[in-house]
Amino acid sequence: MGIAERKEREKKEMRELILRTATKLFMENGYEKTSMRNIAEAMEYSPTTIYLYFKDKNELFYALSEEGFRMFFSYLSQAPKDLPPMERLKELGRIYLKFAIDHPGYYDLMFILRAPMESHHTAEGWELGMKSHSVLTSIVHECINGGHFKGMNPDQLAFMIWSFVHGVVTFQIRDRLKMYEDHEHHELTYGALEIFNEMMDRL
Amino acid sequence: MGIAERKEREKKEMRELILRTATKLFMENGYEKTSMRNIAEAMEYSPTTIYLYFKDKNELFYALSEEGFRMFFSYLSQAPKDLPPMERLKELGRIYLKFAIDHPGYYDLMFILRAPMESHHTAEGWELGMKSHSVLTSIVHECINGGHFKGMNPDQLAFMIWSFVHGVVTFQIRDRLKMYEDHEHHELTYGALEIFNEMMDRL
DNA sequence: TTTATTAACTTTACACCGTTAAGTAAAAGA
DNA sequence: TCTTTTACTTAACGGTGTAAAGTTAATAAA
Repeated sequence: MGIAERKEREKKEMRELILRTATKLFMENGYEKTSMRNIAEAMEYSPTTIYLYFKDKNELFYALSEEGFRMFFSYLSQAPKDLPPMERLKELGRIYLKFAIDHPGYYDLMFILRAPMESHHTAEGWELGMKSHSVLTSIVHECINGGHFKGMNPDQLAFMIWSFVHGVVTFQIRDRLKMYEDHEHHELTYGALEIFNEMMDRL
Repeated sequence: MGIAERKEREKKEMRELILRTATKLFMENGYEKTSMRNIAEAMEYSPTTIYLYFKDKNELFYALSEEGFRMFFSYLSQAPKDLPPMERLKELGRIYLKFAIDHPGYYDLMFILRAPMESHHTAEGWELGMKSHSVLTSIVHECINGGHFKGMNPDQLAFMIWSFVHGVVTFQIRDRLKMYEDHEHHELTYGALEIFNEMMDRL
């Protein structure tokens, strides 16, 4: 049955073409300014073809956010596993920041934009988010077991750390650093991260 | 010349009517889902009338974000002025969080949404933002003068603190706490804030 | 008081948007 | 060869922001 296989392959390729085209336009122009019609035109297909592969615009961009989570997780996995817990925790913070700066579009989709959240979540999408989240919570637990963060609630602590890096990144991505000179942004961002790391060290 | 005065008054009232109607719809439905036509219909005027008072949708919502900044500044001003610097700093964090929780729509407009940023900034709008920002930087300087945060760069430190509260708030507003149970959100948020305060105390 | 001007608002229109339903043509199966 | 299925397109609906032209009533000038 070679035909069925070929058809399945073609379907996957079409899906892939849509995703790649959507990614390209989205990374250039953002969610709101990327229309289904734009994507279709860039693909040289009619707009409604996309709807044969994705339920609606949200679902299409939710699929992109899943890709973002896969990439994000592979970033997190780059943190050396033999580091002492506190060092590893700090390294994860740097990696988090790096991911967001390397891929602001994906970060937006994953953690800021409301739109893709409205679509039905696949098991894989949810799982990837949970896996990434547990990278953080488990390293926090290791730090606590190693004698750090005495008496603190690990969930609250993990959330506190995550909130900080998310805040830094969100300012960056949503362009709310206009009261600082452009050339200051970098040292401000990384300086803040290092101060935060120093703060954690003293806990 | 009573007529000119009356006309000016009427113009102000119309502007006010637009702003109030836009506020109401925006707070209920958010920026994207509030259309110029919706606002006009709620006012019982034609859509294009709004354009006689505001250049475009961004400018209208930028005016709203200015109102947000006025409110925000009055929130910050509620922090007791006779508190020791560190206590005052922590109190400002709580107030910041309270503002965002009380007025998530305004917070979105002011610190997250890209759209209103695209419009031309008035002197007043910019000044209000700067004034609020300097509330933070000056209290940080006071803390440093009082012997806290030894050897740290005050700008980086202020940015670090701001990033943290912004992160907490942004997770809340953009609904990224789905991996936690609803009833946990409150203790997570305030717990994180208190851990952060404790961390700062030890610096 | 009549006429001309200006200001405030509306109607119409354009070019976009996401999305659905109906139509078409080619490929696959019988 | 005929029928069915698949993959895609065309046409259309109701929405969007916004510019241009048209209207009407209030004001100023005669």
